[in-house]
Amino acid sequence: MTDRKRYWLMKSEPDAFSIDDLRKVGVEPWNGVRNYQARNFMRDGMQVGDGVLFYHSNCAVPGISGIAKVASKAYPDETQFDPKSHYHDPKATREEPRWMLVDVAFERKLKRVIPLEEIKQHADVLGEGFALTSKGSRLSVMPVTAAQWKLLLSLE
DNA sequence: GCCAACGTTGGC
DNA sequence: GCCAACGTTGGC
Repeated sequence: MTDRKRYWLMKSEPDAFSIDDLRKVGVEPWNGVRNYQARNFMRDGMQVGDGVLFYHSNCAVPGISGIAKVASKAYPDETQFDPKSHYHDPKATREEPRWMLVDVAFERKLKRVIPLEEIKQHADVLGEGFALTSKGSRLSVMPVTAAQWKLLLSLE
């Protein structure tokens, strides 16, 4: 039995990898996640076909810029094995990889970026547990409920 | 560029 | 197992 489609939000710095970059390449391995909670969501929670809100962080107007979908099951992040990579992890081995990722496929750009500033105005509806609007949270991969997904996209 | 909040590391 | 030190995230 397969579960229902789930929803996620994934942050990326547009200087490094933006929604336009994803549109160009089509599918991208979501490498470089080095946070256990975020990894666990990718490894244990994601299924092919799940919806992804593509979020631009650390930029002039942080916010949701597009929609993507999960395009693979979780598999080891190659960059952890590469000594030359910024994401190299000397404690990771091929026998026991530490970091997992999924492929993410472009779906569409939003008509406009939905700014974090605007999203915050709905923080009460989104709920206290929502990492994007909870103070101090830096989680870069987080689950989104169907209701949150609907609300966020209604702002487009 | 600043800095608050957070996660991880490592000495003890 | 505690916790200080450190590095990183990411909004502003």
